[in-house]
Amino acid sequence: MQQAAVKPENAELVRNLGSLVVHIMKTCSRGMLEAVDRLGLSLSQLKALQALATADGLEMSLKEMGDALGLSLPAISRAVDGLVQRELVTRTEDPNDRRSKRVAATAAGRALLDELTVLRLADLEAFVETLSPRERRQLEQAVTSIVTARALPPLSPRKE
Amino acid sequence: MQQAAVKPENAELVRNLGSLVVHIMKTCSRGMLEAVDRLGLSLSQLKALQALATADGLEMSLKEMGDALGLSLPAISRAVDGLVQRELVTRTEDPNDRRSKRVAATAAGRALLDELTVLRLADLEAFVETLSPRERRQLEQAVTSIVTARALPPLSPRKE
DNA sequence: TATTGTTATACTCTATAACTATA
DNA sequence: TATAGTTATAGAGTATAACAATA
Repeated sequence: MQQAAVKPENAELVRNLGSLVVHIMKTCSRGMLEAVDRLGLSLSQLKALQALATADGLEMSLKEMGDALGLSLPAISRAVDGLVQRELVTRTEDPNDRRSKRVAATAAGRALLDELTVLRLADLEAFVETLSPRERRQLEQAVTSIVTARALPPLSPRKE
Repeated sequence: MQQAAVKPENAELVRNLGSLVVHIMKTCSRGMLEAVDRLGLSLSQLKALQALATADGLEMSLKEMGDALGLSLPAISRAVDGLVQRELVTRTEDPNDRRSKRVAATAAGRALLDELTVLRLADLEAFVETLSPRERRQLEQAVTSIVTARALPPLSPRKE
């Protein structure tokens, strides 16, 4: 394994950013993950739904989904089976290439994603509430400029 | 599922913080996770090692480990089996309560954790490098004060 | 009796291999 | 022939149940 060459002037930021991200990861996913568990969905099924939500035209082929999630075709095929059964997605033959299937989230699927996003935002809000006004201000400055400059995908329900 | 009551003045921070954390989670765990995979360790085994590293006296009972990781006793017992085989941890009878076993990381186990931490820091460094000097400055201000004020566990190899 | 840990067993999720249909 | 998807099968990793040892 290779030694990293962390520039000394970045070392403290890197260390503290890592510490904070680890903390937030542990703290702020519970609500969503518990909900997914209660619904009897697997993590792969959650990721599949999320992939569809950000896909061009809100639909993908099974192949594309498998590649995006790092899953084999059989694995993604089974995962989507479950989503189809729950009517969270539809799976239809691609008229342009009848070997291929197009998978798209249903209204119910999109609504579920929104609910899960709301749960995650609620956990994040609880963390943000623990910050002092000064910490909030500083963090908002830093985070907002970084996220907007890079056009990182927003963490928010689609509309409503 | 319940609607979250995100205070409007926090909404933007919450959304952008979530977006950034998701981005960093995806981006900055690859090196470490690939290494764990190459080593043939499961995620539970990684978490078990990490739990030991931050444990009081650097050792825990199997029961404590299972509780900490949300795993059943059989599951954590099996996970530790593998770590013992690889000589990353030792498992010894607790002389005070002979029902119980004390699990402790070996020097090799601690060294492995340090290497994995270095990989994660390297990925974080790569992200930090993409920031402008101004963004770095702002982020360092915010993150450092938050992490130190809460004494969040540092993300750094034990020594060296 | 209660608790810690292990062994036996079943279930879920995954991948590889074999197969079907289409290109 | 090559590719998209499904079905068959085997291997991890998990939990529950049954068990052994100790408290």
